[in-house]
Parts: sequence; C-alpha cells; structure tokens
Amino acid sequence: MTTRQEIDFQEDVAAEPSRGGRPRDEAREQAILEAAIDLLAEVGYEAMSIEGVAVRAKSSKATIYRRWPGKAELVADAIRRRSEPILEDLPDTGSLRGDLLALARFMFDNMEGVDGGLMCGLAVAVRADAEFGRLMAAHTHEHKLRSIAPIVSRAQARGELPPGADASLILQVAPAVALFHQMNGEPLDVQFAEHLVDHILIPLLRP
Amino acid sequence: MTTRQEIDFQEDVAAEPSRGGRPRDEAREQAILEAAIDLLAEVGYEAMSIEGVAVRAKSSKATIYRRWPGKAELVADAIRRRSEPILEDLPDTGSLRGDLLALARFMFDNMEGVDGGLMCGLAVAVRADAEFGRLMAAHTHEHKLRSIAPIVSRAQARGELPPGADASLILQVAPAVALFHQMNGEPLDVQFAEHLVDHILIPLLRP
Amino acid sequence: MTTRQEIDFQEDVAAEPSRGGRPRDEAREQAILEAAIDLLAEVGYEAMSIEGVAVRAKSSKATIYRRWPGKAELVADAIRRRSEPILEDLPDTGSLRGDLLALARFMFDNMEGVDGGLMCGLAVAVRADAEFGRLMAAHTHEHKLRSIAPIVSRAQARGELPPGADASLILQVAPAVALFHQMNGEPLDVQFAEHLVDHILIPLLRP
Amino acid sequence: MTTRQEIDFQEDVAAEPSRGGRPRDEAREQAILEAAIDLLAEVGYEAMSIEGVAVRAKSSKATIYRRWPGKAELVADAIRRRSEPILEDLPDTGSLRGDLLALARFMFDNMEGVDGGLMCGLAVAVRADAEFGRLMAAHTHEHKLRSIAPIVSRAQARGELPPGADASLILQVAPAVALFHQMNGEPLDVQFAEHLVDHILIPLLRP
DNA sequence: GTTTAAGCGAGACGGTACGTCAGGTCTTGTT
DNA sequence: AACAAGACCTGACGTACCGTCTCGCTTAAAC
Repeated sequence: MTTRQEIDFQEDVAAEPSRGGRPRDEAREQAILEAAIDLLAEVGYEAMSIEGVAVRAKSSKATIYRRWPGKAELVADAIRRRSEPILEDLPDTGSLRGDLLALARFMFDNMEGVDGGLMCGLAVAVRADAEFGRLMAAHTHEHKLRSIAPIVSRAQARGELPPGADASLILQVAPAVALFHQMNGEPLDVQFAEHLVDHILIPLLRP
Repeated sequence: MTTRQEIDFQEDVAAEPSRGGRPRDEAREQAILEAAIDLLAEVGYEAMSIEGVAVRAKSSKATIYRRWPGKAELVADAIRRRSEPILEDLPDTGSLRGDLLALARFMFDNMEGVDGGLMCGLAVAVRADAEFGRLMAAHTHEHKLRSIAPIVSRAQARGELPPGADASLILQVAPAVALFHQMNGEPLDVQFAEHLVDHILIPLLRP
Repeated sequence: MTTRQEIDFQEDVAAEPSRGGRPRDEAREQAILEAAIDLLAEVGYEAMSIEGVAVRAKSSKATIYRRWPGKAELVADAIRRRSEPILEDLPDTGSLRGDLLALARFMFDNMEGVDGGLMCGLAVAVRADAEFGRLMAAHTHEHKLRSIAPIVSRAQARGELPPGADASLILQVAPAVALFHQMNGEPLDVQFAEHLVDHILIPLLRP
Repeated sequence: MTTRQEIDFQEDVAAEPSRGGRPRDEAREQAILEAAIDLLAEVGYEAMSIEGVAVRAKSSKATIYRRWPGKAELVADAIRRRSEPILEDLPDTGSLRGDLLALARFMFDNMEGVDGGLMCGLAVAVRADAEFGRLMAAHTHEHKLRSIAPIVSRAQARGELPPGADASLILQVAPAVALFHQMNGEPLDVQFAEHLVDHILIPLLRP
C-alpha cells in the first residue's frame, strides 16, 4: 500500500540481504519506468494501466508487481527518477520582472505538460500518505531553490530588492497559485504570468 | 466526455420538449448525489465507482447514466449542489491578522475534510476539461468573495490597509498555497496558518 | 464448488424467484456450451481454458462465470446437454457375435473421439463429487440400455443365449474394459474388439 | 512433451557420457518424487503444481525440470517408483470366491486411495501419449499377474476352475469394471465386490 | 378512462484491467 | 556441472466495473 519500502531501498543502497537467486535486471526497471512516464504523458494517470505499461516495456505484469505494489507507487517512482533536469539556466534578463516572467513561462510550460498532470494525479495519493508527499517534495525543493536563488540575488545586487528578501517564498507561492489557477480551468497564459509577477510575486518579495 | 450538455441543462431549466412519459423522480437524483458525495469522501475519486453509488443510493446504474454521462460529471454535479454553505459568519476579531487567522483556520478545516479530497480528486478531471473547472470556480468565487470582502473593508476602516487593497488576491493565493502545502505532505497546522498570514497574505495586501 | 445448484435448476424448471432484471440470453448459454465442447474435444480438459471458451463463443468471461462456478461445472453441463444422440440403430447382423462386434466398433469410435477424452478428463472431477458422476451416468444409462437390449433379445430368439442373460452386464463391462485398455496405451482396434467379444462379453452372457 | 527421454534414461542406466561436473544428487530425486506423491495424494493431479513440489522438496524448479520435461512425466515417474509394494500376500481363503473377494477388497482399497486418483488424473495424459500409458502398464502388469496367478492355480487345484482358465482376464476386467463403477459415482463397497466376483469374474473364468 | 411514453429497479451483456499464480526458461553464486 | 534461489515472459485465473442493453413493472401527462 505505502511506498515506504521502495523509498527505503532508494535511501540505503547497501544492506541487501538477498543471498542467492538471480538478481533483478536493472534494465527492466528502467524500461518499465520509461514506459510508465510515456504512457502517463500520453493518456494521463487515470487512463494509464499497468497492463499497458507492461506491453510497452515488453515486460510482464508480474515483473512490475514484483517491484511496485501498485500504480501509484510505480508512477511516483517514475517521476522521482525523472524529475532532475528542470529549472536549468534561467537567463539574466536584466531586471527582476524579466527574470520572474521567464521563470513563470518556464514553470507554466512544465505545468501544462506532464508535470501538472502528475501533480494533480498524485495529489490524492499524497493525501493518503503524507510521508510520500513530503519525500517527493523534499527531493526537488532544494534543487529548485538553487535555481531560483540567483534571481533574488541578482535583484538585490541591482537594488531592486532589499537584502532580507526570501527566495523560498517564490517556491511556496508561484507554483501553488499557478496550479490552483489551472485547477480553476484558467489558462496559464502571458496575462496570468504578468499578473502573477506584478501583483503577487514582486509585492511579496518587497516587505 | 465533456460535461457541456449537463451544464446546459442546468442553465436553461425551461424549454423541455419532454412530451409525455413519467417525469424524472427528483428524489432519486438527490439520493444519487448524496451517495456520490459520501463515497467520494470515504474512498476518494478514483476508488469510487458508479456501481457503488448505485448500490448505496438503492438506484440502478441506468438511472445514473440517464442523467450524467460519466463519473466526472456526476461528481461535479454532486459537489456543485453541496458547496453552498461555506465561509459563513467569519467574526470580527478586531484586527486584520486575527480575521485572516480565523479565515485560515476555517479554510484548513474544510481542506482537511472532504473539500481538499474533492479538489485533488477533481484536479485531473479539470485538466481534461477546462470549461468544467471554470464553471465550478465561477460558481463559488463570487460567493466566497462576498464572505471575504468584509475582512478587507474592516481592515481599511481600521486603517490597517490602504484603500486600494484587492480582496480577491486572498482568494487567488490563500487556498492555492494551502492546497499546495498539503500536496507536499505538510500539515495545515497553526504554524502554517501564521506563516501564511504574516509572510504572505498581509504583505500581499499592503502594496 | 459442486454442481448441485446447476443440476437442481435443470430438475425443477419452474419456481424461478428471479423477479426483475434482464433475463439471461439462452442463446449465449448454448454458444458457450458448444464452444466448451469443441475446445474440450480439440485440446482436452486440462489445456482448455475459460478464456478460450469465451473467445470462441464470442462471449465474455463474466457471462460464463455468471452461470457456472468454474471449469469443471461448465464442462459437466456441456456434456450433459450433448450426450443424447448416441448408440442409435445398431443393425441386426444375424448373429450375436456380429451384433456385439458392431457395438464394439461403434463404441470404440466414440471413445477415440470426444467421449473418451471427456470421460478421462472428468474422471478426476467425479472422484471429488460422486453425486455428479451418478447423475451423469444415470442420464445415459437407461438410454444406452435401450439400445443394447435388442442385441440380447435377438440372440435369445436365435437360441444363442439362454433366457436369463443380463444385458446390463454389457454396459458394466464393455465400456469399462475398453476405457481401461485405452488408459493402458493400447489401441482400440479390430483385434481388441474380437478379444472383447469372444473372450469377455460372450462368456459373460452365457452363465 | 513426450516422456521418451526420461524413459530411455530409466532403461539404460549405463552409458552416461557425463563428462565432468558435479554428479546429480540422487537424494534430491528421491525428495522430489516423495514430495510429488504426497502432494498428489493431498490435492490431486490438477491442483498439484511443480512450484509446490519444489517448495515441499526444498528443491528448485530448475532441478525438477532438469530431470523431467513436465508435470505428467514427473507424476508418472513418482507413481512408477512407488507402485512396487502392492498385491502382496493375498491369503488362501480356501475357495475361489473367497480369494477373489479378498482381491477385490484389496483392489478397492487402493482405488479409493491414491491409486484411483492417479489413474484418473493420468488418463488424459495417457490419451495424448499412448507409449507412456503402455510403459506404465507393462511395468506393473507382470508384477500384478504374479500376484494373481496363484488364485487361479489354487482354484484349479481345488477343481473349481478347468485347466485352461486365463488369469490375465482378471487383470483386464476387474480393475476396469471397478474404475468405471467409480467413475459413475458409485461406491466400491461390499455389494459391488460380490457382484463383481459372482456375476462377472467367476462366470468369465469358467468357459 | 384509457392510452402511452418515459422513469425506474434489476441485472445480463461484451469488454478491459485488475492483482495473483503457475508454467517453463534463464541467470546468479555456492558447493 | 549440479544445485537453491529467484527473476523473467507468458498466459490463465476469477473479480470488479465499465457503459449499454433489455426486461417487467410503475407513474403521470395527453388523449
């Protein structure tokens, strides 16, 4: 039911008592996770089936169930394994507003693609197991913060923001408001990006 | 797939060509919607089944499918019908901070109960049909705004906020940040309420 | 587990309390039973699968499981429904030996075809539920006896057999010995037919 | 599919080209066969699984498949290895009828136990590979004949049977009729033993 | 008052996917 | 090599729902 065992396995790589038997084929795991991500993006969480993942990964259902207890855990693992390469290289546009708009655009692109779907799809699973949500978030929070901090530092260097401005506020508010906007059926377009930056993010950073 | 026909039906109550035949039993509709809400709260959107709703409502599947095209529409309708009596009578605590904390507490209670589950459960459905999300939001936005506006007016009367403060910002940000917080596995406790009010809402209202 | 309910249903055709719901489509039942018989004859009891029956009958597994609890019961029903038209019109060859050889030939043909397979396949099922075997046997015993009795009567008329000869002995011994012969891997050929008639059946009928 | 290789291996014990490597552990073979017999008796041929045999024998599936091509062959071998100590020491009761009744009782006991189940379970396998059945039968026929012959000789010495009586007829008819009786759901009780002896076996032995 | 068209419960129907189990093969490391 | 362990693909198992479709009843408006 929970994904604890999986996560533990992630954490302590050593200490496998296994002893004997054919070792698991790491390539199968990879193929399955890739198939899962692909299907997820193509048909969505609900319509995606373990059966379909097995077919696409040229695997068997048994091999999947041997590793993950169910769909939610498989998907969670797939996302974890894939979520590294985001928020890279946000350019210095010369102004805080420009930087934040670029960030918003980047974030919106991800949200309208797979990421938003994943978050929504997993939301209900997280509610059932808070620990799971915590781990997923912790995994990416620091990474995202590293990408965002420069925006604030540059603005402070330019004198656009006072020294005490808290970059992590952006991470708490920007994705939240964007996701909520999307959940209300509104489009993540340029108007909304400007609204987000001008009326929410910038006021927030200026105490 | 879409919920258009359902919504249209809601809008124009007249113009039924019906012409003979037994009229629909409104009591059945009520029973079905209640069963749907109950199951939704108990097992979640995904695990809930039309079959289960039929059994609990002592109805037949056909009766359900005669009125709603599918699960998403049934659930949407169920929520719409139920979401009226919220955000009532937030008391005047004497200060903006106190009012906002009371609002946060009220909101958190709802979110940890059925409401949060519904929003999460429906998030994925909304992504598939933006119009659906828009209608759900429109339905409640005005109502919520009416409940929140007094908080801002009172603060303005007290001189805590300047005249131009935008009450609707609270509706855009507060539930969003709270929901996102919850989706990260964090608890909606008093600490978070104070953080939300002191570092996000109040700074946001003061331009 | 047992086939009792099925059999009971056969027995008392009336007294259906059913009340409501779409009635079962008798044609589906027929199609399924036919598919079952066909597959049984083609691949044998063990290799036959419910899944295969469903495909061949253009039915769904659910429809099969709705009527029969499992493979054994389905097969049993299939055989019961099918076993009527055997042992017809054995000709008067002019001598007891000739008549018995014709009977043996006819019986061997059936045994090398579907019948033998069915009996072997069901043997183990019968051991688990004697009542089931009894019903299957009773169903055909009388019918077979009617076909065999003339052989004995004619022989008595010819003076080949004394008046007291017991025709049912043939039914107890002939199929048994033939089946057992087959279970020992021996062919049901002309030599064996002659052996059966000359050294077993005829001595047995003459006290 | 066939059991040919297995049987050949049985026959020519010598001529192993082996060529290095660890020799097969004869004890494993024994443990597997015992486990097979046990499971066979406990749950029946169909419900028995190679997997289960491996577990009970603390063996691995590979070790089993290295020696036998499949379930049928394993079971056949298990039975062959176990079927030696039967039909021993049938006492001289002083009359042909008494001897035959003792024989029937002994045979019925075996048939109601494991033996009957095995024969039924294997019947279908034999039909698929006659050679297999032939070998199983040949293996035991002579042995059984040796046990039965004295009954006929003693009867001849007593003058109950003429010199030409054929003991092997008993082997062809008695187990066949008993098995068939059982397959019709009838019990192998004393009444049937007397019927078998008085109306079938004795008439058959007297030409 | 009849029609009569629809609502309604029950549940059969063809499907799809579930999660489990066993089949037979293959791959480890150990003996 | 043989062996215990166990991963692997395949495919059937029996169950649960899906959304559609008859059934044999109401039930109320239209005739």
